Amino acid sequence: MKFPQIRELLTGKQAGKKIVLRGWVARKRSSKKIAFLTIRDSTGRIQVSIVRENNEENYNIADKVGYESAVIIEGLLSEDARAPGGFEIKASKIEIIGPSENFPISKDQSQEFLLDVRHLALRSERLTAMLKINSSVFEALHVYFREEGYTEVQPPMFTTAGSEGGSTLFELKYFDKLVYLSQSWQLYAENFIYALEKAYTIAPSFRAEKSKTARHVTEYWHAEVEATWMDFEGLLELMENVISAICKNVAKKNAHELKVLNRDPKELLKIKPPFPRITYAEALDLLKKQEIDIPYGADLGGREERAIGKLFDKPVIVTRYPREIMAFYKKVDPENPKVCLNANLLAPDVGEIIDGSERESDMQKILESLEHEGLDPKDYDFYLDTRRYGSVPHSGFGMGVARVVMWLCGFDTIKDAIAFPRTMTRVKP
RNA sequence: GCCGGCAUAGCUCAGCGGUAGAGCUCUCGGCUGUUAACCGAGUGGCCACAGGUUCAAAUCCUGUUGCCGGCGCCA
Repeated sequence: MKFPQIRELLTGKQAGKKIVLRGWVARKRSSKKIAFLTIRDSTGRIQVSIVRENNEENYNIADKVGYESAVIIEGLLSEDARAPGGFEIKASKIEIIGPSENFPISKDQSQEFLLDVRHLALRSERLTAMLKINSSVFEALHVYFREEGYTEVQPPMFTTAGSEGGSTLFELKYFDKLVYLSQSWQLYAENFIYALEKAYTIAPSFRAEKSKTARHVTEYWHAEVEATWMDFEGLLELMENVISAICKNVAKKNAHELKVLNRDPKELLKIKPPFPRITYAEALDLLKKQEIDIPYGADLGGREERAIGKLFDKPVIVTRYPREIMAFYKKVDPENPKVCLNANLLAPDVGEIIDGSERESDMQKILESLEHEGLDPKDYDFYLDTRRYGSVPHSGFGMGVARVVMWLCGFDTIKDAIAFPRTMTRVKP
């Protein structure tokens, strides 16, 4: 037997035909003569009506069925202007496959409660839409990188040194040693490219940051890319092209989901290169005009990033941050030793979603920077081999995928952009 | 780590010294094709925990725990 999905039914191509639908009860209303069920599946929602006088037995099933019960509905698919979506199933049979206990999620919900029952909240239209958009983002990344000749690799998650300094590493017992969970593939990336030239990974990163902001979680999926011979200009173009490819794919694959989230696919299709590019110094000037005074040398915070983002109708790339606040592997600008050849891509309302740079290829300068950050070069010995044996110019970046999803979905917190978000205070469900 | 806030029914909240409340969910009944319908009734509480003040504490005070928001840090 063929079971059509709801999105297919709502096209109306099978109107007038008898169909069999599998789904879950999302909503229910009844009066003396007629009962309505709203049935959902992974593709949408459709109304089912059942008239009592025709079918007392099945009317009673509909009248009593609990929210989120799994059901199989047989009936006639009919065009009906009174039904949301324009079509409804006039049911002849309702079979309960999996009855439902009193479903805890109802009309009034706090964010905290929804996170407590996140495993059930995933069934909502909103989070289902997010999961599908998220999948399209991953798809776009894989397709783009592979088409551009990048090889996908898998770095280890157990590590012995951090790439961003030690304070935000999760410590972990590893037999009789202490190790850390990976916070970036960086130290491995720069080794992979000597074999592959162009490499990428999409893997979890773990950060023990005690952050309680709308855009921080302790575990997130990190899309990272690294390539030999790529200069700074090439890096900026890569950022633009990746973001553009993601927007295009989501607009193409997720028209329904974007509509559920009140987002316009046409707006996404406008996100094409070139993006506005400004330097850190120019960013400070723009902020000053908005009466936000940041001393030179301070990193841009969430408030600053959002204020800059508002000035442009596309993501904006901010380049050349002060050297003091940059990680040791970032290349210093040969034309201005005070700044690095780095770039942050800021998305409207979200802030930083990509952090990248040309990498320092000179061994001596790397050692100086390590020392400056108080890191022990011995911990980075295998990494330093990248500079000992045939060092070449190279660049790369890391993207917080959940931040991209947050931006595309128009969410005001990253927690909604991840199926089971982990924060400082929440590790379940 | 710093600042601010919250904790009362399954959920969302009101009550702020004097008998524990409402709406929703759920159960039962009613009901013109309803759109998270509507009408009526019922079930449902160690008022986070531990001390203190008071004739009397959900309410005031102290501490503890849990959570939320903002900053910093970052993707």
